[in-house]
Amino acid sequence: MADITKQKVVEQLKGAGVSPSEQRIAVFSFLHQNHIHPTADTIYQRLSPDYPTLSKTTVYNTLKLLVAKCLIQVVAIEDGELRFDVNTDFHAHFKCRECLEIIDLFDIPELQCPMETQLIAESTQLNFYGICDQCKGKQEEQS
Amino acid sequence: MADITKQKVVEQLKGAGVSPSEQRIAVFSFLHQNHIHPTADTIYQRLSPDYPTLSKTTVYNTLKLLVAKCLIQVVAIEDGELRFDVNTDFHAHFKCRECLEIIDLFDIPELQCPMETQLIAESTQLNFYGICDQCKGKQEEQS
DNA sequence: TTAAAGATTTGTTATCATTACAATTTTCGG
DNA sequence: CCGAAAATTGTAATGATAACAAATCTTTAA
Ligand SMILES: [Mn+2]
Ligand SMILES: [Mn+2]
Ligand SMILES: [Zn+2]
Ligand SMILES: [Zn+2]
Repeated sequence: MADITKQKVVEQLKGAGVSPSEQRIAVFSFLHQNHIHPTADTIYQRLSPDYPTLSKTTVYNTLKLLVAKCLIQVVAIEDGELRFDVNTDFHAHFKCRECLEIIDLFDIPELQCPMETQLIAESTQLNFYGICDQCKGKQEEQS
Repeated sequence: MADITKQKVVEQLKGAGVSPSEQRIAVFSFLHQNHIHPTADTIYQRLSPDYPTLSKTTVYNTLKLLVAKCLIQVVAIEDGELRFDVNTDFHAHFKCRECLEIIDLFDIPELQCPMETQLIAESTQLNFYGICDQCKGKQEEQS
């Protein structure tokens, strides 16, 4: 589960000019260790037991800071909830409408706007929506 | 501006099993005549003068109904606001971070999930974010 | 060491889009 | 025309996020 040391996390924060507070390390580490594209609330819920004084505001502030420093990216795959991803390289996402899980799709090349539009994309989101294999399997069982 | 007759709008609604009330015709016509990917609130603001009794709830209800009947599509390009589009064919969108306008990009072929994932996408959203030509021009003037 | 300044965290309150709900109005078959 | 069903409306509730100011922690310089 721990695919990155606390040392590395602290180094990354310092490298981006972010002072590595206990809370920031916790949030950033959580994202490093759980590639589940969590919402701010999920992060808060999961960290609360280990950091009883943690405030939800701090989670929001930290996420905003990490995004501003390009240490994480926002995944806007569904309205009404922002999700966060330590992987800042371009990759697509698939959201299952049954289990709501978000699956990474790495084998799609980064897209550009058509030449003739003259538009330059600073960032791109490619989102697919459907039913994942697991949930499809369960549905077929029942019928 | 009026690129579609009221007759045609009514026919489309009936064809989808939606009774063509005054309000539904107004909302659907607005989307047909204004390809600006408006939010529910924008639609409400723009129709209010002509339909003084129109309720925002009706706008939301109507949009939800039109989406359910596949007469329009949701464009989830930014968190916290849903946008609506009469064009239900696949096409990408570019949102300018300066003027906030959303530009249609038609010349991109519909994408599929990579074969090996076995995933079937029921819908796809491809969103680009950057600065549009107009806003880029204005910025260069100043500098 | 110490105290002020600055940075960070926290709890509470505000905001804003959307939904839930119940009452009112409109439509339509008999 | 009458009453059921459908549609609309206004208001209240929800839920994610932001604003804000007070409290706490950290750093700096005397
Ligand atoms: Mn991802
Ligand atoms: Mn469009
Ligand atoms: Zn699933
Ligand atoms: Zn622009």
